[in-house]
Amino acid sequence: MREVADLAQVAISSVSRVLSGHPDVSAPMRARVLDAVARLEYEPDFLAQSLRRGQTLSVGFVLADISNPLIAEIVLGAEAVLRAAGYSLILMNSESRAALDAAHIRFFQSRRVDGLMLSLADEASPATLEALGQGRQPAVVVDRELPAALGVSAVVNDHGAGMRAAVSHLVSLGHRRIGLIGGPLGTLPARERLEAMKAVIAASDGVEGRYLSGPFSSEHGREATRQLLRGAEPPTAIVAGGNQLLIGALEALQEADLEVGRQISIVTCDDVPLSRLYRPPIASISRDTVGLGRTAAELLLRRMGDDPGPPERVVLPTTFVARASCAPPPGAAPVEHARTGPVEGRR
Amino acid sequence: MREVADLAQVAISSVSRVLSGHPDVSAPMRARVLDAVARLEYEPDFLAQSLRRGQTLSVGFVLADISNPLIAEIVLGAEAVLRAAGYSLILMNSESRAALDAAHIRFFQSRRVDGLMLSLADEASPATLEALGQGRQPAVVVDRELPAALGVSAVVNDHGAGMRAAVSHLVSLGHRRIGLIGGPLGTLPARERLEAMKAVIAASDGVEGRYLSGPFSSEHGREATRQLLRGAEPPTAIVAGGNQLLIGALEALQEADLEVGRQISIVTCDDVPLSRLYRPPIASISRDTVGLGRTAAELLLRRMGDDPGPPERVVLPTTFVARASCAPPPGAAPVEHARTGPVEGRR
DNA sequence: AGCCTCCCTGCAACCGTTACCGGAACACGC
DNA sequence: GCGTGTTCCGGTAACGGTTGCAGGGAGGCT
Repeated sequence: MREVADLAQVAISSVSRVLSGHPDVSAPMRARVLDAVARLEYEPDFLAQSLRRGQTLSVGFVLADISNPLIAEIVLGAEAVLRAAGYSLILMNSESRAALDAAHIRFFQSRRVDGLMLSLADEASPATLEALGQGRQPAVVVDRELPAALGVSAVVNDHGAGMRAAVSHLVSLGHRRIGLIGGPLGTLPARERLEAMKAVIAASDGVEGRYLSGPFSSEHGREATRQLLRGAEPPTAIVAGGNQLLIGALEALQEADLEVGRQISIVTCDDVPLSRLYRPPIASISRDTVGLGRTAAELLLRRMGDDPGPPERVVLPTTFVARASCAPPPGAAPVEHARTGPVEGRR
Repeated sequence: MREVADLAQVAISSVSRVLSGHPDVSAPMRARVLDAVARLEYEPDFLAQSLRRGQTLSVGFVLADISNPLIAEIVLGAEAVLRAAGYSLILMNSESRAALDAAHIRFFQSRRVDGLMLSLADEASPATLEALGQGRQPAVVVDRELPAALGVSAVVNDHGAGMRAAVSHLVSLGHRRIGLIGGPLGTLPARERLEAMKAVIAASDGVEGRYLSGPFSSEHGREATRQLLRGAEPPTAIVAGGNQLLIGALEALQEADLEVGRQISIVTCDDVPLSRLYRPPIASISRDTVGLGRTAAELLLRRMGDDPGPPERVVLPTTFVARASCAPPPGAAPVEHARTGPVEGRR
């Protein structure tokens, strides 16, 4: 910067004023400075700027699992909104490990990001909660729930609604034994889905539910499916509570040589290419993930602004899309009224 | 920090010495300082440390497309190696837009990351090349190729080998018209695959190739497939050069009601859950993506160390996995010797 | 012509740390 | 008693910028 000032024959402070758009700058000086900047290919050091200004114009996003295609869409939505507001989005992956959640949060805090977006591996981890409690930055959780005392905004989906529709659909097709392969109970979606399924089943006479919670991994999906199939009276329909779980479940079903949509019905949470393209296509509880990311970014922007309002909580809808992976159980009489709408992919 | 010094009755510089493990520190002073630190819950400001030390202990990774599951595995491998060496990995997504590549590189540079990992959208973008030329940080490209003058290390896969094996397999099955839905020619894998396929086809009598390059998007996959199918003599086998392209290709095939593995054969580059789980399973040219990320991180570490050697270039293998999506074309006599190994998923 | 006002400029302090230099205190050998 | 190391600590100057404030020149008004 001093070199620029020397070349342009002005004071260092004038260079700063030109570059940061200060009003008290004459046109000829601006021209001289900009010329020198261009000539020396000078670029200001963001680190030093941030240190001085106490602002980094960046937002940190802690992702539980970067390999989840849904997260990618959330990031896309958030990034678009933040970029439009002049912020950069920085990602860190915690591999579904709560310890890394906390470490990454601390990392971002000491790097002075202006805001945090969180898709946590575990909502109840003490290390995570403490890190959040210490930080001064506004934060927003995506599809998670934190104690209100932390003052964190939240965007969540109404997973209960989608799950109720899905299970009702299965029940009305005639299924009497339904299995749920759920995610970790330290995450809101897994809890809501479990509760919603239990509620529908409790309200349906003669229907029995089997619940296996575990990590959002294909291994858990595979093992849980094997376990469900191993019993004397295996379920005739399975709900996979996430797309990694679906992968494992399909592996186990193929291994057991069960024909989806005939011998066994399956529903997945979160629509991905695999569920749409599978033969038969897999019914799913879907949601607008890009919108989820967008909304999260908007909530965060509102809290990072000059006049930060109170933390907000926004609930976005989920919808159940019936597809040919759901059919009446083997041996059941066809139940025509079960179709609540057009069913994709049936031949 | 001054508060800590005041409380502990020592000089600020002594606090710094205690916290950064400097040897010139007596036991009683260390104790007093650490006590004060704990009492005030003081945490050093990484920003200021970085500014002063000229080192951030972080590595920036510019991703062309975060929604690609392969990238997720590359990140996983790289992150593990870097974390073990004390570095943090920061991600930025460029949505396959070259302009964002360059912007993100500049962002990381001004944030003074100690190293850069790049999975670029376009190798030839002038803005990107210029940004890289200006920066002083060591960099490594993943599965891309840059002018040697930039002094950037590289890890690449031998895409040609996998493609040659795949096309040879198709030819020996009896296919005489083969289509390639390729990625952007501004990326090394797309170029190598295209060249390898052309080479095999040129060496095979009576075999004709059709090549459609475009972005790594499902839209291009779908449109290109439709275009291939529209002709008077459509190809009997299609190679999709990437997993987003595969998604689009499958959509188009389903739309055209073509049965994969009977009416049309298909091969994909880059094995993903969809290709393994699809019915029939889809033959693929696969590679060790976690190892790719790991190797990239190791190359970068070597260049970030105290004694940085010259830029290196490492080539990792690819393998072709035949699966039931590849079969002799309709009407061809079965060619038994075509099977080069066990074929997965054939019923 | 004198005075006020308006702009622009440059000095210096500051953001939170660390590196370097010098000095105090003490031990040791002669 | 004195020179010579050691060990440990304090002060100060950076790192690369931003910004409040005072000062000075030019122009407008009476």
